[in-house]
Amino acid sequence: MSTIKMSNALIEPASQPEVRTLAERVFQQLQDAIVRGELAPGSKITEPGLSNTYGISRGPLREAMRRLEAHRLIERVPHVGARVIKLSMKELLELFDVREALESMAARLAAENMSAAEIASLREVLAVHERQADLRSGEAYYQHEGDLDFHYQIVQGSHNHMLVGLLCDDLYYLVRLYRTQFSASGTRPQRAFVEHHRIVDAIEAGDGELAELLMRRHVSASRENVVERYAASLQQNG
Amino acid sequence: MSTIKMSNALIEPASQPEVRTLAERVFQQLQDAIVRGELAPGSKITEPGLSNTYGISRGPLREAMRRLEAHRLIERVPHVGARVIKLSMKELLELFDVREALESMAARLAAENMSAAEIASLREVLAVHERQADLRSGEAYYQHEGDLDFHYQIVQGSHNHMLVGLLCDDLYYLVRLYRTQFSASGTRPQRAFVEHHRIVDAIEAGDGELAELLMRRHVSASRENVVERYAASLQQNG
DNA sequence: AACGAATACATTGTCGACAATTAAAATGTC
DNA sequence: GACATTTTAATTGTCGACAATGTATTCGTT
Repeated sequence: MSTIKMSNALIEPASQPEVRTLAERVFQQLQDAIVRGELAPGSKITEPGLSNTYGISRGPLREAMRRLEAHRLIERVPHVGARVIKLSMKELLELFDVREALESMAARLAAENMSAAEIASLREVLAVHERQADLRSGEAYYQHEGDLDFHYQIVQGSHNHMLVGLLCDDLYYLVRLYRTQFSASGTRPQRAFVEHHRIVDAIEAGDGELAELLMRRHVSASRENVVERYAASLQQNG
Repeated sequence: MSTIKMSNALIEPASQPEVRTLAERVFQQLQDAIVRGELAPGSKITEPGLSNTYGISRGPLREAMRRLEAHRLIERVPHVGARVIKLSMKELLELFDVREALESMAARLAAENMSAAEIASLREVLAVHERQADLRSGEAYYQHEGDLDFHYQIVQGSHNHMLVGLLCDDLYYLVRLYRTQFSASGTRPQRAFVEHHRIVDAIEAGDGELAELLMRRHVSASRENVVERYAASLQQNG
């Protein structure tokens, strides 16, 4: 559990040991379990079961489950139960469409509002990725945690609180859930890396219009890559 | 979904008496109370208080409050309490920016995906608005419930489930909260009405690009109107 | 043997009570 | 009289138990 998690520090503010309430703690644990795939998509989760495994009462557990439902990580039916969300291909593509609309706007706002320090931090993220990409021969890493760090920083650089909430608190957890399944492949990682640099260039130049366009293309290309990998997996498995 | 429904039927599926659980019922009641302004923005809400007024235990009440928090209608602080959300001008404008990004995409998708029946229903909404606008000399009604009906139908016409969830379940309640405070005025209602028609024309013609552009302008113009009214209110009240 | 009804079981929904934490009031000191 | 500290009160967090609902099993009939 104590591996190198540089990316997580950005994604989860949970690093601070100050988790005030039980419900919040188990919420984060469950969130992590779902995103890591330990709780398989579509699998049923029961209150007494989780209540035992985590050693807490059903009260805070239900509260945690409500929050998971709000973040669309589980689906609940009254008097029936809850299941871990399982996105269909259609829904996964819908998610990319929404990201395209929101993140392209975020890029434009980031170009208008990001401070010099924030831009420097963004470049640092790219530098870290470059080193890691070298080490791992530029295949596996991309489109995983590292890619999200980049998008996180831009969204937060938009200085639009509502936008940050929607993307970082809601949608990105879904993205992380499916990042392993249909992650980038082939020459996509290298191209994505170049695209990242171009986007930062536009932001640094204060060219909002260009940053918006480039980000829109970037997300769209990522989406197409998912479609290709999905088609390939269909051809392979039947 | 087969019949032509009036405003509230589209916005609140609560009309059906089938509300399975207590928590859900009180959630809808609280949601209504907040949106109607009965619970003032910024006012503190306490669990024992609501537990008494609604005659239920704190269990389902807490669940309802969690859902309100997820919809961003209240804000909670651990061990402290909850307050009805109070959007600052900055946040209200942020909301419009997000709407502009999402709804313009929705308009494009609607132009590509809406069925003939859905388009007919959309025209009917406009016809209803026209009659009502005549009766009330075209001032008060617009930008209130009626305007949202129009936007609702287009978003649902996008056939993007994720988008529908974000806009209809989350953002539109916030819009309704502030629709009375900074509603359209002057010549804005008439212009908005014309814009609505142009958008439907574009959708009917299957021109996604145009529908997207028109919707982007429409939301942006609505945003500017809010800014103007806010500036005016500042000048008046100090 | 297959279908339907009744029963038994498990899970969710709801409640009231107790513990932990925070905010407010009262007291004491400078 | 103002500030810091202690005491008090109220609110939130947590728990276990009971009731309501849904699901699975068993039993009886055709």
